[in-house]
Amino acid sequence: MTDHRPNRRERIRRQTVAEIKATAMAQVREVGSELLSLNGVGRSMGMSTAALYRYFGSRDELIAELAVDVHLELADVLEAAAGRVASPAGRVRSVANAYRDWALANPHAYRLAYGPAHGADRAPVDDRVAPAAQRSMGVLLAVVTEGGQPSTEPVPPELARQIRVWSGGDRTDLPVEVLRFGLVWWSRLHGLISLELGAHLTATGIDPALLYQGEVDAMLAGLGHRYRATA
Amino acid sequence: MTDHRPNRRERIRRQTVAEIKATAMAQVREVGSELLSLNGVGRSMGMSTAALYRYFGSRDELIAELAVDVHLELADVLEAAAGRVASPAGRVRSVANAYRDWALANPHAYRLAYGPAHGADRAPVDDRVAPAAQRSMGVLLAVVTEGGQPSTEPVPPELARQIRVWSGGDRTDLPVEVLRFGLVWWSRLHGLISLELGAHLTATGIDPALLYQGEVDAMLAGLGHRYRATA
DNA sequence: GTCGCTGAGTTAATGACCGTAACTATGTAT
DNA sequence: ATACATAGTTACGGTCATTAACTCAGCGAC
Repeated sequence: MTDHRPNRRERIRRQTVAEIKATAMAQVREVGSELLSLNGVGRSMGMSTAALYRYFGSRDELIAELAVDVHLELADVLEAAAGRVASPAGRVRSVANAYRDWALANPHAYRLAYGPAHGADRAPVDDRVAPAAQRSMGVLLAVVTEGGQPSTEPVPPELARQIRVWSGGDRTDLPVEVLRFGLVWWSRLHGLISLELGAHLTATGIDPALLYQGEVDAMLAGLGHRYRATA
Repeated sequence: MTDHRPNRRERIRRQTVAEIKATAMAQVREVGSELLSLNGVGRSMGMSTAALYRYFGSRDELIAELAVDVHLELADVLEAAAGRVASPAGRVRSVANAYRDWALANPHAYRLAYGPAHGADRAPVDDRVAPAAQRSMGVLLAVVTEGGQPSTEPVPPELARQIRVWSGGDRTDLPVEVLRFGLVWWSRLHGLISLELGAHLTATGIDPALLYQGEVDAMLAGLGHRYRATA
């Protein structure tokens, strides 16, 4: 009766890995990655702590894998937000709001993704995290770059060169001004969200949502006529 | 021979507190606050771990006090940077560069100050940290607001009200546009620094310093003629 | 000066954590 | 049926924060 396809072991293994990651992710969502406890994960799924080491080399390694998943999840959310709106300006707003909403709804996950780089040696980590991060950032860039000619300051030559190298190949059609605009846009959104999540604005009594809206408005104002017309 | 002024005990106590904070701060600068070990502090100064509890209620409480010191130190650095330059635009540049330079030289200290709010119950913490944080942010605001009339978008009424409440009393002379400009300026600088410290820009190969300079330039361009003239 | 208090320090113990080692049992291939 | 890899266990060593019980020095009051 038992399934004797040669990959039965592996099927169960994948399932176990998924369960570990799911319960670990649940703990991260509750208390944050730095308070994630392997003992807690094992206890929560009726498994000894030591057994987890059959599936992950260390606590940091597990956290790194969770970081990858978080980036991919965020990318999906942003893509969905982009798909819900037709006009370019509306898409920018939609993605920007989805970005902040998701961060507020999943603060610990956001910190896992964009907080300080985890783990002692991040060499093998970055190889997997960086592409995932690139994907979520790509959505932000896409909605900004899809039709705008930003009226921005000239890009200094060295920075222009680096941007061209970074976007090498697939985005050579876009001017460096647009790409830089997308980058700093992302950075500005992140700046406000980071302060809000760190509760560094609560003492001021100012609603971060209003500051955030202002930043989005400023970015749209800095973009070309296609955005201005449909804003 | 021993000094028998009635506060001898207290003198020694202050000295011990200072030594504990100094060694703890040194550890934080090395490994970050989340890896700060009370055992390590005690060991490093030839003291049992338990004795530290005569001076600090808990590890989190000690970290909170360090956070206060960090904010004050940063404020001093920024004030010194502001004092070194005469022109308004030069002051803005000087403070902005000092901000990033200090963050890069003391990444763990910066994270302690502007990272996620520490400690479980931060009620007694914020009472001491918030004013210190206000001071360092005040320097940033001062150099921006000292003479600029930013050509910015109109401030929505609710945000204007909150800003007025926040700056209540001492800054009523400044228009809300200027204050918001200072706030978002700080947020933008923090956004880039946070990403740089988190190593989230290394994968792109782009020099964060160039992006940072661009943001400073953009802010100066958005300020009034007094800055433009002397830029 | 002695009594009693406070405060600084100690050691010991509790309970949590990560990670490793030794071992058992189960599944799989030959 | 035998040999091997895999998944799991318990037991252990080490670190950590925190509390409790205890000792000793400093210091004011009598």
